[in-house]
Amino acid sequence: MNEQLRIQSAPGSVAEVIERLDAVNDGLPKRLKQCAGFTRRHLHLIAVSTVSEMAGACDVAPSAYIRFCQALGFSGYTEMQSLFRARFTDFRPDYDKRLANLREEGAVGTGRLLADFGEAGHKSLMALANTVTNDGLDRIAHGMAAARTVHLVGLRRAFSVVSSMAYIFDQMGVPAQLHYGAGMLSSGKSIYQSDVLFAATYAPFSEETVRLAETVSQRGIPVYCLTDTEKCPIAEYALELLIAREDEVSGFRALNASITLTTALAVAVRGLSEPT
Amino acid sequence: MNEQLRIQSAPGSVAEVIERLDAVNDGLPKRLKQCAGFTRRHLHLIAVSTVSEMAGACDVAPSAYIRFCQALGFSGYTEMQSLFRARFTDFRPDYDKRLANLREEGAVGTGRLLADFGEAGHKSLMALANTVTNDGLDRIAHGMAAARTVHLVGLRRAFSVVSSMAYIFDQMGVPAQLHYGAGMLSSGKSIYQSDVLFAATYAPFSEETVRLAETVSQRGIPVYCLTDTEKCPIAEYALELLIAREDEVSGFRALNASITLTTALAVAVRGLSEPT
DNA sequence: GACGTAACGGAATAAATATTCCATTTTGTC
DNA sequence: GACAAAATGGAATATTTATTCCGTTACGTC
Repeated sequence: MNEQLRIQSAPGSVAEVIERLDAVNDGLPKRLKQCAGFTRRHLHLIAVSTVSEMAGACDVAPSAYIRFCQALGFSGYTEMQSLFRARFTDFRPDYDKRLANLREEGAVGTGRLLADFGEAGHKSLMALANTVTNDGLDRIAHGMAAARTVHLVGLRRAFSVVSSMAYIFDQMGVPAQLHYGAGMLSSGKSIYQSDVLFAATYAPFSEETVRLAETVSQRGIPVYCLTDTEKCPIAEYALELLIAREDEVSGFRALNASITLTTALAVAVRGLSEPT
Repeated sequence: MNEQLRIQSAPGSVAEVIERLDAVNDGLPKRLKQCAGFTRRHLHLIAVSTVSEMAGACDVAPSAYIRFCQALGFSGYTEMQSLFRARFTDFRPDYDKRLANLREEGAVGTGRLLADFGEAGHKSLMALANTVTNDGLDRIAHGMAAARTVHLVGLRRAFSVVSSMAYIFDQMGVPAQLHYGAGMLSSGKSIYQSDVLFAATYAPFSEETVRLAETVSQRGIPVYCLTDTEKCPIAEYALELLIAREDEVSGFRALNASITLTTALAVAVRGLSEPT
C-alpha cells in the first residue's frame, strides 16, 4: 500500500497540503494516521521544528514521520518544511518600497493577490488554534452569557470584527450593544454593573478603546479583550485576553483569525445563554 | 572591543533582544551594524532561517553573523534562534491534552466550536480560490480605481465586510463612502455618474441593498456585487458578480472567504489607483 | 496457525548547518 | 606612512539533523 500512496507531485501550498491530508487519510496505516492527526492541527509547527520534534509530538519514530511526508507527496521532511518556511522567508522589502512593489506585482494580476491573502488566511487560522486556550474562551463565553448586556467596542480595523459579533448576537437574541463614535466611547455611562465589555483593538492601539476599557474596568465591570499582541495596554485591565495574530500580505492583513474567533465565541454564548 | 561587548546573560525574550540591539548598536563595527539593521526589521525570519541565510540577507559572512549573535549575549546562532522558535513552540507542553480535549469533548465545548469554525474557514478559503475568476476580480479593481468615489453598501451580515473595505480604502486614500441606514439607502442620490457601487448581500437578500443596486444601475452606474449564490437578484444588474460561499458550522457562518476576497480587492485597487 | 505482506523502529549513513580558527585586510593613532 | 589593535571572510571542524536501510514485529488471509 505504501507505494500506492506515493503521489507524483508535491503539494505547492498549505491549502494543497490540507487537501491531500484529507484525500489520503483513510488509507493511512496507524502511525501515519497519528502523524496526520497531530500535524493537521499543528501545521505551523513544521516551519520551526525538526523531524524528531514533530515525530516526538506525534509519538512516532522519526523514520515514520518521514514516511508520512512521503505519503503526502513530498520527497522528505526537508521539502515539506521548506514549503512552510517559504511564507516567512519570502523576504519583505521595507515599508516605503512595499507599495511600489505592489504596483509592479499588480501587473502580474489581482488573482495573485487573492491567492496570497488566501494563503495568509490559512496560516492565520492555523496559528489561532494554538494560541487561544479553550479555557479562556470558555470563561469569556460564560461571562457573556451571564451578563445583562454585552457591550462591544472596536474602532478602525477592529470595527468590522465587533460589528459582526453585534449582528450575530442580535440575530440570536443575546442582548448586546455596539458602540461607535468618539462621543459615546469616552463616558461608558450606559454600561452597568451586571454588564460586560468586549473590547477589540490592534496595534497601534486605539486610544478611545483603551480608555473606555480602563474606565469600565475600574468600575469593577468585567472587560474581555481581543488583540494581536500581548503588549496591548488593555491586557492589564482585562479579565481575559484573546490574541489573534493575522498573517500579512505585503503589509496588509485580512481578519480571518479574528472573525473566526469572534464568530465561534458568539455562537458559544448563544449555546450557553439559552438553556432551553 | 569585541570582548567588552560580551554580556554575561543572554536575552530571555524578544523584547530584551530589541533592547539589547538598541543598547549595543552604537559601539558595533560596520558588519555587525549591518546585521543589527537588517535583523531588527526582520526578527521573525530568525525562527525559520539558517545562519547562512540570515548572513546572506545582511550581506555579511556567516561567521560575522555569529559574532553578532555573541555581541548580543548569545552563545551563538543556535541559542538565539531557539529563543525565537520558542514563541511558536511554547504552548507545546499541553498539546496532547488539548488534542484529547478536542476529540473527547465531542459535541460540546467552546474549544470544539473554535476548531470547527477554523476548519470551516480553511474550506471556505479553498473554495474561494476555485470559484472566483481572476479576470473578473481584475476588472472590478480597475473599475474601482478609475471611479471618482467607490460607494459601499451592505447590511446585516454583509455590513462587517463592507466596513472593513471602507477602512482599508480610507487608510489608503482611495475615495470611498460607506452607506448605512435605511434612509440613505433608498435614494442613492449621492451617487454620481463617475462613481461605482459595490454591493454585498447574502441570502436571504436584504431588500434595501437590492433596491439601491437596481436604482443605481438603471442610471447607468456600474454595480459590482458580492454574494453567496448565483440566485442573488442583483446578479442581473451587476456588471460583475463575485461569489464567496462560506462553509457553515451548525447553521452559522464566519466570513472568512468574503473578508479575504474584499481585502485582496481593496489592496489591489490601491495598487492601481495611484501611479505616482 | 502458517504464510505472505505491510508497517515499524532503531541503528547506520549522508547531508546540512553551526562554530571555531586563522591568515589577511581594514581602521585608527601617533 | 608605520604601527598596533580590531575586524573580516573563508576554510576547517564539530555538531546537529535528515534520510536510508534492514532486521523485527504486527496484520490480514487462507
